[in-house]
Amino acid sequence: MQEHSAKTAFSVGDLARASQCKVETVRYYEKIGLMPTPQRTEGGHRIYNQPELKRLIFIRRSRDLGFSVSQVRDLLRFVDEPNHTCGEVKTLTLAQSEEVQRKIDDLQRLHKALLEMADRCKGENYSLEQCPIIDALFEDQNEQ
Amino acid sequence: MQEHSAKTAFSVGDLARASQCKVETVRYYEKIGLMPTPQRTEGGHRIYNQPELKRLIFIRRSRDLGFSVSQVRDLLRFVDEPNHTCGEVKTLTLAQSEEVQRKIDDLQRLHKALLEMADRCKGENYSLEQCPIIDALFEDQNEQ
DNA sequence: TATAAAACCTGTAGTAACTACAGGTTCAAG
DNA sequence: CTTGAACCTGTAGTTACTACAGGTTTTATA
Repeated sequence: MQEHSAKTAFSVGDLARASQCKVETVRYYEKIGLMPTPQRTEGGHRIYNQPELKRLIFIRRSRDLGFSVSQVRDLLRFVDEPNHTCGEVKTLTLAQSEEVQRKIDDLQRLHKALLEMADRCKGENYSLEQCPIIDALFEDQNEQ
Repeated sequence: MQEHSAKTAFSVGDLARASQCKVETVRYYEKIGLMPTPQRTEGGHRIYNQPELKRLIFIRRSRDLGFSVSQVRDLLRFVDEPNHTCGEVKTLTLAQSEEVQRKIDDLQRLHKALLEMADRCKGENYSLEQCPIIDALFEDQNEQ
């Protein structure tokens, strides 16, 4: 099968497993141009190598982090086009990082709100009439 | 609920304005059963009252907090059906907050990587194999 | 080596959660 | 009583997948 050295050829299924997504998703990314068109076996099956595996994992994690596909495309441009000038890369990277920071701030506010609400909850023995989460969400915006 | 002579009849546009969403979204929520089928004017326009306004605001806030429509459905079931406890709602909220925390952690790692990369950007070109962004997101995959 | 089953192929259609029309009707201000 | 904003239904588009259908290739096992 394979020798003792690290595996270097992967099927589309291998990539899907490693990146926790569906095989169809890998093909979809190829269709929309996030993943490169891979080599094929004689029979037409896709073959990938380590760089494509890394790339897919990067895409998946970026998506999980709330980047849209077009934002992932922008991030990948850093990788795909190394002929940017240094200042260009730096500017784009810093802009991206600001957006990331905004996201972190938003999520932290959200997290705080969720925990605060949960904390005010009395627990299993109390009826919904006294549930602060429901109350907080039902509160009229103008009465505050 | 309000003892003052508050407005009691609302149009779909009023609801949309009050809940910061589109008119189409209100109708959509009706179609998928999150909002009740409202009364109508002679001419067929939707009329709502205070409870429906509150319900819509509840739905929108829950969505903004990252609950999916089906999770909102669950929350509303707690409200619509008696015999549920505060603890059930708390459980749902805590699960939600954990997911948010996980996203925050990931974003902070990415943020660090982006800043690092910007910082190291002094003329080097990063190939796919040694890109710190790629690496930051590739690492820790199997470390739980 | 034969064969069964798993994995792959292309292509299309469905999903979630809206959002945007098109083409027509009703309501309310002046 | 007019006019234009707001409403109506219904369909189609959007994003980012996900699920088939119907067929071919690869691989594990007898």
